[in-house]
Amino acid sequence: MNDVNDTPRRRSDATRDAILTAARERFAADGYERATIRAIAKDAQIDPSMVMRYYGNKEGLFAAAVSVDLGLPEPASLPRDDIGRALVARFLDLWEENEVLTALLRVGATNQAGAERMQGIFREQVMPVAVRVCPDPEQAPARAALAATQLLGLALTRYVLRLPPTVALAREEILAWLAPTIQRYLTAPSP
Amino acid sequence: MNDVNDTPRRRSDATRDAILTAARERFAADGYERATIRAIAKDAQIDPSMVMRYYGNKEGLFAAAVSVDLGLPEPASLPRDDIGRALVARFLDLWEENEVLTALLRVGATNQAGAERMQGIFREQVMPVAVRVCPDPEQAPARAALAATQLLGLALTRYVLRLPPTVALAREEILAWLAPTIQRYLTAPSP
DNA sequence: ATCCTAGGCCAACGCATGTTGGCCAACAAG
DNA sequence: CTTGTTGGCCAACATGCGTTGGCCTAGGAT
Repeated sequence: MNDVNDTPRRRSDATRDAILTAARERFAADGYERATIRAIAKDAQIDPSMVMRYYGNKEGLFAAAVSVDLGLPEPASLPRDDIGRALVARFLDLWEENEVLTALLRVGATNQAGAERMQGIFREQVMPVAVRVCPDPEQAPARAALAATQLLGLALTRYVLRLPPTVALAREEILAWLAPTIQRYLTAPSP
Repeated sequence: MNDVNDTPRRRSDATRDAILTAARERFAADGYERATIRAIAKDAQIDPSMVMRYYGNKEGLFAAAVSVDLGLPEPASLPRDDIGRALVARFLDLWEENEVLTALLRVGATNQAGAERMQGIFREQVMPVAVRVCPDPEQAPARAALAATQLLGLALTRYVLRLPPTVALAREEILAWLAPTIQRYLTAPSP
């Protein structure tokens, strides 16, 4: 079959990418149920049946459209007191550089599969960082969970609900207020 | 028409309440789109058409089902340094005493009308408290917004996404970690 | 006893959705 | 040039949705 080791370039790759891009936009804007395959297909300027051909069904499309690499900083690479600020900064960049995370959060709020995918990301990408930065690794899950409440809460109110006073906050304000919170959740002694 | 001043008891009030209760459960569990009128009617053990008769349409049903009074504590009634803890405690109680807030958050994440309703609650019930507790009332919106990110983030991860490490947190742990955060957002000098 | 109203159900409509299978054109290999 | 494969579209399907209108029945008022 495909003896070629490198990714075998298919002639339809352009279409496939167009579908994924349109899907991300729609999922981010409308959530899972209201992002219809027909609308996604129209955005990608192809027939709805092509979506099925390439991704099987709607769930498969979502799985293919939303793949996240948080690219969190390596804790060892910076001063221990700066980890809070570095994480907040990284999260702000992540949410603004593309719509994948907004799509994931919107879908996760309504869809079981979406929620489970977020749990997976937390487990495999957030937890390892927490383990390496927490004073007592046994407390890592709780501390990582606390940090997640603050960071996801920011994303929720700013990028999903678009609560006006949260949208109005400047990047520097957010950094200045939230960095100490995250720093404390991860490194301060238990209260 | 209704010259009677007190609420005119209709014979159908039991049914109406059953519909609202079922609606809250379904909206909380499934979000707006997947909470179907048919399913709600089945839960309430009546015909779907009754829902339309009493609430006009699905949007009207949602509006009737979620009406929230946060019942936030009056800042003047307690020591200034305890306001953070009091607010966190009140929020935990609110989210656990019924499903209205979960429904509202799930719907707000996907539905424009739901998001606007949350903005209304923030404006009319959260802001007034912030104005009375903030050192500089001009900063009240930003500070209230920050508190909202933390509290809604907790609700999101604990009651909607059900991130296991967040669900595992004990009430006392949450209070001990989050109270200082809220206290700082509302009353500490700007960083 | 007789109206009349309100509570309730049934059956159906129109529509949008996810999904399927068949058909056609363009490209690649022989 | 022929042949097989791939990319693509069209038309349709079954289903479930919100919503509507008509009909029946039981209370309450007179």
